Amino acid sequence: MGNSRRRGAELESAVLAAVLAELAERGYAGVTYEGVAARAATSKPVLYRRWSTRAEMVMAAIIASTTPAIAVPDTGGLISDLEHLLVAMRDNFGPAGRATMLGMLAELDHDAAESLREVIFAWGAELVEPLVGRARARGDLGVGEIPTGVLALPLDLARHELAIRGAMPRERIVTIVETIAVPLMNLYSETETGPVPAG
Amino acid sequence: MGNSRRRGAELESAVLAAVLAELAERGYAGVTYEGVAARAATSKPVLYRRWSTRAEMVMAAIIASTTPAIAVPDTGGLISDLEHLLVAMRDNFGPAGRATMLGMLAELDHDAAESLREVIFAWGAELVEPLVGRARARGDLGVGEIPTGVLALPLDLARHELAIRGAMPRERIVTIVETIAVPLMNLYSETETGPVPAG
DNA sequence: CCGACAAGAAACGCAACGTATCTAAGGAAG
DNA sequence: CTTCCTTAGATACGTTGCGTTTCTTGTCGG
Repeated sequence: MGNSRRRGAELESAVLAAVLAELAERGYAGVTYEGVAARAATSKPVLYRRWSTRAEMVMAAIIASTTPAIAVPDTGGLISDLEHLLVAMRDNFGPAGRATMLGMLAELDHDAAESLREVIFAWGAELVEPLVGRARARGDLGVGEIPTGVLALPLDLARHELAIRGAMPRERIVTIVETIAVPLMNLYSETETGPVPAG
Repeated sequence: MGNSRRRGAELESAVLAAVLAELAERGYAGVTYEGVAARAATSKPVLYRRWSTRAEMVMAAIIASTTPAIAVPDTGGLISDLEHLLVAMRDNFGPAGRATMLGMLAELDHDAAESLREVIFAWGAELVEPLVGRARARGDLGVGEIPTGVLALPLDLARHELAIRGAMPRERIVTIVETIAVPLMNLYSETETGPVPAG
């Protein structure tokens, strides 16, 4: 009959596309082996041969579709650069992405979640460094070393807001950047030794 | 037959106890209407009459069992006080609690998750304020006003670590407290007007 | 052209879902 | 004490998805 049987990579990418479509249409909770098999016009054993859990299957689809990280345009100031970065993060992380991420974190155990975490933390300190470099070139920041934990701070807090609070309004972005992150960066970049905390 | 039929509050608290037991024994993903009904020696309609989704049922159990917030002992310094607070938070939030929280955040929509968020954010700025007050009394901190966002910072970051990264080792606690939170608190408490950020 | 491998179809028992129907317990009211 | 009314609790239903097994058949490599 009018068959052409797909194999290997061709089949697999068709399946992963079906996973993404199911994800978009039904949400993470609505992704099932049966639904994916039907949409990809294949059968459940084909899926089970590759991924033994739903979370693994979805993760493969997400990893296959991950877009390379974004370059934030130079807006002329560290504060506005950082705010642009957080807005971009928020817009890349719609409600669907949020539920998917939370669902997978809940289902996967700590070790299995490692590659998911790699995707999540692709928005990390590395994205902030170029902005800080530009600010230094402008003379807006000193030359003192800024700890990684401080560089990662804005995106850590953004992740917290998006995942747990479920939203990140503009005013919260302003607080993160202007009240928390930038003052701390100033503090470290202006000293050689770093601040000596009370205690 | 040897019956004594429970009703109202008596029945309901027996059911919620069964939910907590199932939660402890099987984890959030393993909580089912059928399992809870069996353990509570009642029937599914009794459960469905009260809660139309699993997440609502579990939330009712969690809220009913929520313990009042903890008082951190005075350890003699702001840094060690804060580190004690974060350790207490971590220990109150075992792997089971983490999976439950994530699962429910994933299943409930934004509005329905509101009361869950109330539980989660019971560990908030209010727990940090007394520690700051003690530090001020000691003279370790100035009198400048510290923004709420800064007071909430250590617990926001702890939540991020526990929920998303899945662990919060001692060194990370030290970084949060000594590199991030306390320097910022010092900064604000030492000035009248607050820092003027670059940019 | 052949043999091996994997795709795909079909069916399985199982568990839990969510609902419907019925019986009977046990308060409240007279 | 009797009646009424709510609701607990039992039971059974069809449905969906799980995860697996069995079998057939297309297709690639040699």
